[in-house]
Amino acid sequence: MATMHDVARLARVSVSTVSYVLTGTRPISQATRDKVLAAMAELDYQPNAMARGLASRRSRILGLLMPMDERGLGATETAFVTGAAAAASAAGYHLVLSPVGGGDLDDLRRLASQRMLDGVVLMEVQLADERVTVLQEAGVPLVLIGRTGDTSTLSYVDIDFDQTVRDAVAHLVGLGHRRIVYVNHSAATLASGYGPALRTRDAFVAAMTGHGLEPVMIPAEDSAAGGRAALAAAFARAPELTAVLAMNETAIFGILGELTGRGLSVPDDVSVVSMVTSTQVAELATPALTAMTSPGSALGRIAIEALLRHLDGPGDQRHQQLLPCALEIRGSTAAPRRPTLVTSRPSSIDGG
Amino acid sequence: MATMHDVARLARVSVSTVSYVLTGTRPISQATRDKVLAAMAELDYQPNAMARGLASRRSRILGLLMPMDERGLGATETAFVTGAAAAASAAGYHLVLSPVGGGDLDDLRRLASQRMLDGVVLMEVQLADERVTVLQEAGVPLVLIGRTGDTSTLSYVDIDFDQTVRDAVAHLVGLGHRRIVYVNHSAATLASGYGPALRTRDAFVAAMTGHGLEPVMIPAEDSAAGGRAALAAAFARAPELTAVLAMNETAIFGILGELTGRGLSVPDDVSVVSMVTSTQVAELATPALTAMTSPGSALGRIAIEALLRHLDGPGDQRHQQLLPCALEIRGSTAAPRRPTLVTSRPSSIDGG
DNA sequence: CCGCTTCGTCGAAGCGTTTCGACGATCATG
DNA sequence: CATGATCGTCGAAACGCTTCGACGAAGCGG
Repeated sequence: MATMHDVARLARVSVSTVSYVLTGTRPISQATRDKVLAAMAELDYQPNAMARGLASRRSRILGLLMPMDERGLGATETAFVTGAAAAASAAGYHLVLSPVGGGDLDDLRRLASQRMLDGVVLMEVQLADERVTVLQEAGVPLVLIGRTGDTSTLSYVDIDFDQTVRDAVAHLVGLGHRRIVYVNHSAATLASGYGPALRTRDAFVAAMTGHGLEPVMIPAEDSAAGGRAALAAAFARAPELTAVLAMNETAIFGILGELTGRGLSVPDDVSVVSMVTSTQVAELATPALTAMTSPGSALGRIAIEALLRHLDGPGDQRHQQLLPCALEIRGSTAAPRRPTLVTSRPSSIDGG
Repeated sequence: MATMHDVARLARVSVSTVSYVLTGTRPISQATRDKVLAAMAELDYQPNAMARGLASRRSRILGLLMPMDERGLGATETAFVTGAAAAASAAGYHLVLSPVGGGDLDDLRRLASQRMLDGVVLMEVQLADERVTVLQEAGVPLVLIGRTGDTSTLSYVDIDFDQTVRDAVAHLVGLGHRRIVYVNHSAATLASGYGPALRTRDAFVAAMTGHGLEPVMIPAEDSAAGGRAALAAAFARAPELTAVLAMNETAIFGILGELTGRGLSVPDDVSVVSMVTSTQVAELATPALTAMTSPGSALGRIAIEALLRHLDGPGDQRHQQLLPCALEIRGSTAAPRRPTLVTSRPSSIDGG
């Protein structure tokens, strides 16, 4: 493995000159630069990442911290990761994914204090997230995907849940639906302060109320069985429902199964819209799902770009940005068979 | 950020003594050790990863190289990653996931030559995989998940496809099925030398032949539409089929949809077994799928442990191991409604 | 033609560890 | 009691790079 010394000797220049050629920190004449580059090529020189990191106090490694729980990465998260990796690579940085779970806060502290990461992007942020505190205390530049409760001081990129829900509801209302049920994540997830679940809940209430409609909401466990149970509960609460809006990507397959089981057809009897979903998953179902497609790879790219700006620029800038999901209409939504003409008279249904 | 010097000064010992306490390379008296540990605790000392890496020529970072294509990580891959991360963490190593695609071979070469990774685990290996060559040339210790065509010189962990297919077929045959169709990955995937597709194909032929049955095989694109098309093709080729064995986790939802669309019930009219699947995905379907569950997290753990042995021990050892998937019986398999009693008379169906 | 920048290059001092050789002190051995 | 081992510790030399100060050469205005 050739070192900078070898390159310098072969090119008959000093080590520092080789370094300047590599980093561009100081001007180097074209003639010298050519000699050095030729020597590098001849020796197949690759700078040693550790030495470079030690001397420059910059590892050129960015961390993407994602809790890897049982349910795996969906296509959405994957798009996010690839978008981030591409952006990092374009800037000459490596992106490493660290599967730090919720439990290993000490692990995280250690990782952060070891000066191995120039900065991190934190995924799946909770409204109150200790990981954020740990990283801030360690002085690691930080960009969030998602938001904590208090967003004032941090940089983040997130999905514009408010806009997304509004668009989804508008699509259904535009088709003539009036009795729309929102299937969210589980009650436990809501209670744990999972931002997307809470924000979509509020957005759904706002959107429905804005149309003069009653917001009916049902929580569902993250499983097909949970989806089936949720649909049963939905019919119990709102027997006349004609449309389901589902946030829970896992439960949605149970919802579809249960609809079929009840002899109801999608979209003729009930329309279904899937929220924050990838194209791939939407097309797995039969019929393919009308869905709000999440801007996965754009989110990843933007997060990394913001992080890089943190590293270079002066400290105090923040980047806060929301991106909506795009409505992609497929086969699971249509006008209701018997449009409810009642628009504003509240029924016995109560919001939940 | 406290350094080793600070710790040494506070504990009134030399830096090297601090280092020996940390690494255990040389014996240190209990009294000195206590002084040093106290000083570390007081200063909240964390060793600098870069400096340590430079001096010891060991980064204590292992790479998990996974091509991240459009279709995302399934629960299987995720289990794999978490198993690997846990094993690495237990040994005091960091595990970084590098989403190196197929295209960026130069990227890989750079990554390997930068001496940032002590060793790597390579996922999604093709029968002929250039990445293996690149890594070997760079002299990076290597363990594969999956196998190349020539396995003689490498360490690997892989699923025992032969055993898995045999078990799946035995389950169906035991229920009384005779006309079993195998839905594999796409023809293009087969042609590209994707090991699991090729190995399961051969194993299916062997298993069916062993039972005196005709092996019927259909390729399917990795999509729900691909699954539907494959099922149509299967019925065209084998009208009397009573069971489907599917390797293609994405296509299987299309298969189920198409069966329902044809008015056939699962498992009464047709039994379905999903190969190399996670419990989570198997339970998404209605009815829940009888599946061969992949030993994801065990694979990850074993791969990392083998890699660590490579790093410590003398170079020449190999670790080659196959793990079968476990049969988990759920609602998608049952005895055929009209068991075919013909056992060995070849029909017009041709394998392939 | 002189002093002043600016340009291009060099040497050397780090960066924070590990690791090697050395060296008292302690201890069993003959 | 002299003689090696063994144990515990130290100082210093790497590890391969970046970066700072310095300095000769070249270019410029006056």
